[in-house]
Amino acid sequence: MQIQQNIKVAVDAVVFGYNENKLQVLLIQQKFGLEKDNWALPGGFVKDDETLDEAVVRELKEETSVKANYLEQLYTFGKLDRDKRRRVVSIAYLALLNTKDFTIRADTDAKDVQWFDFDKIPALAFDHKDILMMAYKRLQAKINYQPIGFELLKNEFPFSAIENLYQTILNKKIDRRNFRKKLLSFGFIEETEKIHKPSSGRPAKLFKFNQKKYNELIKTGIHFEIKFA
Amino acid sequence: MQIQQNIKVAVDAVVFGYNENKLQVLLIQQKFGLEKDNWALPGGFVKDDETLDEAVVRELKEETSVKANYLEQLYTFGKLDRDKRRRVVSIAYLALLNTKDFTIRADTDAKDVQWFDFDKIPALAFDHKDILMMAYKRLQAKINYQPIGFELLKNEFPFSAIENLYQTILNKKIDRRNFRKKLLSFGFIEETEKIHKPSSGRPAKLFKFNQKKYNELIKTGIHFEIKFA
DNA sequence: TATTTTTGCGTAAAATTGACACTAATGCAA
DNA sequence: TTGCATTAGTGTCAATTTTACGCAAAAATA
Repeated sequence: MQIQQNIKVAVDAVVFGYNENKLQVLLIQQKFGLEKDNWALPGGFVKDDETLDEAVVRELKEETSVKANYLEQLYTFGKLDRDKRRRVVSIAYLALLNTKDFTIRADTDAKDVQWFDFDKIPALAFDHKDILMMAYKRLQAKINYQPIGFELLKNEFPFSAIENLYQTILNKKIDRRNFRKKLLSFGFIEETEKIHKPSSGRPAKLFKFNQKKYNELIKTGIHFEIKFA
Repeated sequence: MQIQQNIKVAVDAVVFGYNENKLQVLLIQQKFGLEKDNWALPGGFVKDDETLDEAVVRELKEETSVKANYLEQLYTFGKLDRDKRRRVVSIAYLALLNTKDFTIRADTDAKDVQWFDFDKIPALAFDHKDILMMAYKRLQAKINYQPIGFELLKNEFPFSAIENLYQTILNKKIDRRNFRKKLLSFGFIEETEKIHKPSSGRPAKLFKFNQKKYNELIKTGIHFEIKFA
């Protein structure tokens, strides 16, 4: 049986980074083609012999040379005129990584790659603004009940870093004492020996997220909810 | 630019119903073809000129003659060998409806259509079992913070109905008094004048979910969380 | 050594959750 | 008609969780 269908399948990724208390997004700029000069989410067509997950990982590597710390499927966009040249259904992903871990570089297709502060995103190609906003909402919702915020930080971090991260992403003030108490009470964040010297003020212990501990806790059916007034 | 890609795009729907205190799933059976005699989720290929949402609605109508009360995109499945005949990427949907609202009927393709109790699902074609389980988990998770359970009930229902529904879906006992207190406290469920006579026992007031009220409450930023010990 | 900056900690009031048992209304059978 | 079985409807108190809030400690710098 032959199926008449002329739809192409693509993947796109909203890659969030975090740098100097700013949430950032990784974008690429087409130097040629129909969408020349337009910034867009990294992504591309899925190959016949790769899964969707593999496709995003590949595209991210090829286009931006980064490797996500965390990657989850977000939503599939399928409006008819998303792409004016042809019908494209795109599976969008949400990716998190620590900005400092990578030197981004434009790939051979002469694309430009750049981090943008989330509050200074330029006009985007296609329906990528919609995708971005959905990813942001998912991120906001998800850090409240899953410890994915750590994927945006270095392996070891002062407590104030995770605290600022939550405030930045949720865009609201959080009581430092209550936040710390609650987060530590879960038991998946551990103190290290190391200390961090801030540019001024009292030195801080470094903490790290213990993934194994977290997995164990999850298995026991414990349910986290990191919400703050 | 010509893209070399040979991937077909399909949609599949996990349709949940609720009948006599049982969660049910709507399945179809291919009478012919490679998957002959196998039960499967309703679904099919997306047409070039319809969106994904439109495709599911159409397929549901064509294959099972039902119209979902609630429909949300679930996840997109893209493993290489999901379908042995060709590469198919399938966008799965979660649908809810009140079983009694419809007389299901097999369509012209001579498919058989049937409701199955969720705990008596037969072997399913393709990776449909995975899809089903993911839908179930989503449903379980979602009724805790969004009032989608009502989509499975008749417009007006005795309180015990919603109570049983939660117990069935979450698969645990819930304290009747606390449940009622909390759910009513949200303010989006209203009493009607009508009463319902159970086969035995004291008659019950009928309640209804007030969607408008809910929307208003949501706008004011109120956040519900219907979790129970 | 005084000032600034950031870290680190405890307590009490308020709100929410969880546990728990009896009365009310109806149908049916004795 | 009475009593039995069945389901609906309701309130209180203890325990837990959440929220609000302020001050001392460690370092750098002036």
